[in-house]
Amino acid sequence: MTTTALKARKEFGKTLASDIAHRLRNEIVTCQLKPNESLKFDALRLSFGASFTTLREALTLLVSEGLVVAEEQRGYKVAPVTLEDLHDLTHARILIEVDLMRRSIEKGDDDWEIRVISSLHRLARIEERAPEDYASNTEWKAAHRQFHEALVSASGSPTLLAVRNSLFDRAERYRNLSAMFRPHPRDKAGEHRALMQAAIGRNADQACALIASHIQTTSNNVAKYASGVISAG
Amino acid sequence: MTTTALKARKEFGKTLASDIAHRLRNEIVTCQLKPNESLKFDALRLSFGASFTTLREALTLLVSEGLVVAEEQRGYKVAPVTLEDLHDLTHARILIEVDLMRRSIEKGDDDWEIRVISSLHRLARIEERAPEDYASNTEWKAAHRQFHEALVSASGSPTLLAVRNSLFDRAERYRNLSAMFRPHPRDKAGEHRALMQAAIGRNADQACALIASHIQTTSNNVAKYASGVISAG
DNA sequence: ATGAGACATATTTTCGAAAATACTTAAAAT
DNA sequence: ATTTTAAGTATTTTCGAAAATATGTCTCAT
Repeated sequence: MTTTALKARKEFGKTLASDIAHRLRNEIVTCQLKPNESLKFDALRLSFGASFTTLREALTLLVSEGLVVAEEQRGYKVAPVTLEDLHDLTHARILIEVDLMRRSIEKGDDDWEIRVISSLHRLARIEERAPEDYASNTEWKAAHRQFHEALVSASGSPTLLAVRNSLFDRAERYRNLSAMFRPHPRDKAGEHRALMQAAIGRNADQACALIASHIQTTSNNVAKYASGVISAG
Repeated sequence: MTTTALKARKEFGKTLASDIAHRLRNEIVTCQLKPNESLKFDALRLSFGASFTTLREALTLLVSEGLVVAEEQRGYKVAPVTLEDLHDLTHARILIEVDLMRRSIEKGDDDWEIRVISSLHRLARIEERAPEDYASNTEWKAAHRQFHEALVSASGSPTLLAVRNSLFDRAERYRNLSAMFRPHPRDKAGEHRALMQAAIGRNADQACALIASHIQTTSNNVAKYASGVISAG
């Protein structure tokens, strides 16, 4: 089907609504849509080429993920970015990620080990190719996400995994914000390798300590470098 | 505004969609809408008196809460009920509730203590009035929910609290299922009082152990009494 | 000058029909 | 007899207009 340029086209999900949600999520996370920016239907309709109804469904979904807030009868806006929210988010992420990590290490099979190793390998390759400023690289971000996802992928806990993924998205927005103001990128390569080795070596305690500290450190850096653009709680 | 009987009317939320979501959630949790039952738009439109679009928004919301599953292009159905899901849910609930409980005890102020004590008092009164079979009592369920909500209400963690509430709803469906097949109701009154005393006494370790065991025991009972109606994982 | 009330405007929320997609039944060919 | 194809039916998904609600502006009385 050869649709016109104006008409919306599905790329990712199967339904248009889920596709719009995906694109909106990306624009919010990368801060193309700024925190607190109000999401007017007319404007969105223009840039996404979908109808009121379809946009509404996508927005409803993003509200439940915490990336959009709805003031009933007064429309939607991009969720604010605050120090309070960052702390809340960081705490929740550490609690859940540590639990998933421990159980993934307990239950992980050969396939899990392969997923962890290969995703780290890909990440390292991208870092080699673009040693400078890889944190703003879209390819690196996808690989980074996949590595962390691989680590917890054997936990066998769909509920917590779904929550984890949602929180990861919310955190990515803060990471991007931090990257915009950080003088030079932090070197996470060492941390990632240590994480992989502890996981594959089935050293659960160490892996959990590492992931907790990894998340906490990232959060601290965000607070440090992006505090200027984060509105007060 | 005096609308006709056929027309949908707002009762709870401000928008019709959130109201429909609320009513649908209730029907699913109480098993008036049975697990795996497919949710056809025409039928729903008839019983709720809302349009396709509004129902769709409500369903999208419930999908993100795990009470409804969407098979894209093939419609929505009530989320299945399985032993696997129950275990997954129980694990997640214990992890999160214990964390919230500990921090609530740390941070709780006078108002928090009052909320805990008064909500337990109300719960006890309802149990006195209707000693038999109170678990199927709507009033008791609301009070029960409020007591548990009060316990963790001082944690100061909006993210985890939102997840907790969603998981509580999912668990309520299993509790109701269990109550339908249980020979005689379990006496939770003692557990609830002990929980209150540990919390108010700022005995965090004991309160956490109690809440974990409370959730786990309930889950075990569900598995015991409702296993007949729970489809295999 | 200031505040209240009413009109006008902007925006969201809801609706039911039209388009798109999947499922079912039946007929035909191998 | 079994599989394939095709047409028809059922259901979901998308659309843009109409209704409902909030916001902003202007007038008028105090």
